[in-house]
Amino acid sequence: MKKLSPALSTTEHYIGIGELARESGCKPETVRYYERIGLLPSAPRNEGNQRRYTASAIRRLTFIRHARDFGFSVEAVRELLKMADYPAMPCEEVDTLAKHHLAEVEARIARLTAVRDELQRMINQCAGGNIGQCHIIDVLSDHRLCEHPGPHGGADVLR
Amino acid sequence: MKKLSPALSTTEHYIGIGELARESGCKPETVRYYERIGLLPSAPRNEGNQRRYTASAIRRLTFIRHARDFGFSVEAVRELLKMADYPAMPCEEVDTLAKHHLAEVEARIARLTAVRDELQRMINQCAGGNIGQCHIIDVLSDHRLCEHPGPHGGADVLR
DNA sequence: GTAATACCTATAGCGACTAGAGGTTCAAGT
DNA sequence: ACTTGAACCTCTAGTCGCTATAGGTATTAC
Repeated sequence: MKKLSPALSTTEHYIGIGELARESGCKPETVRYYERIGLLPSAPRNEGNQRRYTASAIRRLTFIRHARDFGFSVEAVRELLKMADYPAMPCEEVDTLAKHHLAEVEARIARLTAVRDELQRMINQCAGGNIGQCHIIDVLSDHRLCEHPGPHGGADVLR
Repeated sequence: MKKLSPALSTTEHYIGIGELARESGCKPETVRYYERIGLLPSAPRNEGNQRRYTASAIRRLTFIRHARDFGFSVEAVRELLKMADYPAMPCEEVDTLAKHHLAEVEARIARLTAVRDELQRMINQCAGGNIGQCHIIDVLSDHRLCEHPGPHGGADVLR
């Protein structure tokens, strides 16, 4: 029988950080990072100072990963976690947060779509000669050759 | 008449970093940053150690900003600049680079669209009671409530 | 001459991790 | 009981593309 530090009960089933990571679809480094920034509570340790987790940690981390997968920022996830902890509160704020995020996603799709169209246009018009005649380089050199007048999406349209 | 250091000709028209930035749609800090990482050549200085630029710098910086606006990475822009410097070379590589970028933009649009649909679905199904009954929290808690089986787009779907 | 503005360098910070160094603990096999 | 190898620990630095300070110097307008 494994010896447990006083904080750990002998009846519950504990797993290590590796298994937690596997269960919830991320890496051990990320789990430690989430603990460091306070998204996850600091885990109890065994006698050898290793983190031990229960099913509730799996649930919390899965929630975090899923919300991140939806593109919610870490700060938004922090809010969502707080809200999820109070099931009796009205879900208005959750709704607002989700709608705000949806609007951001839609705006990004719009910008990316404009960029895509312009890219397609300039690729299609490249006849395939040398760089001096290349329409792609032309368009990049001169914004007036673009369909749309304003900036295309800001430099941060990707990444 | 302004005194010029030996490297600066007296016949050409020079501008400072602020005007260059304004002309090309970015900030002086960004210009210095581009010089530091080698996207822009190190500019000649006047007697007071301030950078002086000519029209060619405006063109180069405008190219950079425009390509960045299209979402090309700094490394891709570096390649594009190299290519633009050799107008006699075939434009095949330019084409490849642009097509590769287009594919990335399209992939990102696809991921964002999937995220958007799922967000809309979960927002529509929220009846507006308390958090305990909130469909948004439910979906985030349990991936099985999603239409699509895989991850939605990775955590980096935005930003 | 003076005051406001523009410029200089160097360094640190953002978000959300990821990777590495250098060490400790655990679990399995002999 | 011993050894090996995997998993774990902390701490620090790196990624990308800027942006923002701090603390100084130069230029320009009045």
